[in-house]
Amino acid sequence: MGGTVHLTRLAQVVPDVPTFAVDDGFTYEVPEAMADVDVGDIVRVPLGGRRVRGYVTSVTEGTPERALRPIAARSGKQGIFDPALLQTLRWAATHYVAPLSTVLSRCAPPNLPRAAPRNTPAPVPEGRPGPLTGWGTRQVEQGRTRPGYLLSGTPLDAVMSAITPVVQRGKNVIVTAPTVAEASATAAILESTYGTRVRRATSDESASVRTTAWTRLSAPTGAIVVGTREVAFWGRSHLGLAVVLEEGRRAYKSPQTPTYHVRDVLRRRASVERFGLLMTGSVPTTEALSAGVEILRFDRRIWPLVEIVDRTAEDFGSGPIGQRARLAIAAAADRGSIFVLVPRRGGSFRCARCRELRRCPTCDSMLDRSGTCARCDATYPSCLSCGGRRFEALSGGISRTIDDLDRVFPDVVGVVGDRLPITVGTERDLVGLEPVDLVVVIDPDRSLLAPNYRAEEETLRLLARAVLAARPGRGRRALVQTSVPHHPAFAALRSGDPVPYLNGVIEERGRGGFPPVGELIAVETDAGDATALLAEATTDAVLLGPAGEGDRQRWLIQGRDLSRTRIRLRRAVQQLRDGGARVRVDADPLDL
DNA sequence: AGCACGCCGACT
DNA sequence: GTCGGCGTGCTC
Repeated sequence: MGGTVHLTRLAQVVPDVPTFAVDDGFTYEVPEAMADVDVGDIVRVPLGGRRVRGYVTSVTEGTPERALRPIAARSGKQGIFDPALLQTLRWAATHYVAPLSTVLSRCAPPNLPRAAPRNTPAPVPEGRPGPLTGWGTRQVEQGRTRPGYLLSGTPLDAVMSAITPVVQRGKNVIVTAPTVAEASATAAILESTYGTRVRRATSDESASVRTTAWTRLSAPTGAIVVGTREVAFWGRSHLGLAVVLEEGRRAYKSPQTPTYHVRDVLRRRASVERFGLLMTGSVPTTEALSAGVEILRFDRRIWPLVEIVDRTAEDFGSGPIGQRARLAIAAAADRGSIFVLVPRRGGSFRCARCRELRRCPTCDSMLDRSGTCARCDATYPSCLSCGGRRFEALSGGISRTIDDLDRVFPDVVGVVGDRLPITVGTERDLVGLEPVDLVVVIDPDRSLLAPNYRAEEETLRLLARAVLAARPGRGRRALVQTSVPHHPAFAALRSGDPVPYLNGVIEERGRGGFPPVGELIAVETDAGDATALLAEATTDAVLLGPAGEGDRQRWLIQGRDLSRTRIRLRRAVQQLRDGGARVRVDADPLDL
């Protein structure tokens, strides 16, 4: 004030260029006319002779030691993150080994943010209390406890009972679904209860509609935004609840940098920003379970009864559809609809002479048609038990299965969408499938015994989804054929409760040092030789690889705690990229 | 010596 | 991401 010391407003700005080199941002002077610039604002700043978008990460007052360039302009009517959200964004940049700017840009709506809404929508109808009314009230009144996990097949009624107390108190809600189709279907159901409070943010909506949805979240108006994984970074400051529908689905992991997982971003945010987190699903991921969740369940069984058919007890040569399944289909075919689930990536084989399954003697994985093990890279052309050289496929693809069924049930078999009584499809056909009277799973064994550390839990999840595709009520049925009926996953499937089984899986993972007990990072690059650089970055961890995939090479970093490695990896990755290489870092990869 | 090209790293 | 500086190497 005295006139001798001149304080200037200074803003730290991270330019929106996707490189680690600008992670710390640069200091710019805030012009007098822009005195209200704040953390989270989108600005335009001079950088290297041009103007680029930038994000304000802090604002201070001080006396700069040298002349600073001024911020050129402010963009949009409000900021896109606040200090609490920024804390999670910095965590994500480190955890996913991504430039901070690419993480910050996830918070922005597709168009520039508009001014926050001032009007509050019509009051929420009271509605009758549901199973999660108390839970939801606790989240919004006491500010969050542990994340809740609603163990259930089709849980929207219960989810709404958690949403209602939150929006009644003016707090906002984000609801994420794995796919656009499921988000749209969810939005339609929510709209029938909550009307215009519900906003769609899926990619099939225009940028303007999505920006409106984003803007709705920027004031405490009790808005509900439904979308896919990109909304995980939305809604700074006024969230009361985030909902992750079907938490176990792989679509929640971003394939691009940052390779974030919706569950992990929201878990972190919920704890820092103090809002409720509700996940749903019939088979939780081991990651969610081991992170500590409050299990919310209202039925002893999560999915209906399943008949497990032991294929080894059925006659040889019966083809992909065994006698038991054929009888069940025949019984259901004249009065109802049937869905037959075939493996997406190949089925299992058995010896035509002794009926022994073709499995790798080293790792127990299923061998492919030619007898090759995908993990061990070894080939066993003849049966390991009797030396036989003829083998029977226990499943075929969609067309082969349709042909097989058509011989027994002429003119009623087709693919999903054919409006025929019997339809055949893979995992991808389960999204949006009309409920059916009978579900038959042909051959889940190769998937169950696949050489991937997540194979068991993902197969159980898929089986549960398939079983839940059967229409509720009388006659609701599911039948699963398997050659390994004593596998514990089938005991879990029979019991209708995945939790004790999954706790066993978590213990098993710990013995191998795999997630969720240990941590994994995959690095893919076309650089000539990255081994030395990666080895230098890998501390307190094991570097495995490289495994060649064409001109790409892939490394795996495995360790109990990779936090130090993540920080060192940033420099290594930057060096590789500076050298002209393409580098993809996948933190917590789902596939090895 | 003078000019073209490509790589590297700085950018407030 | 983009630009410019600098080093290499080619040509006059």
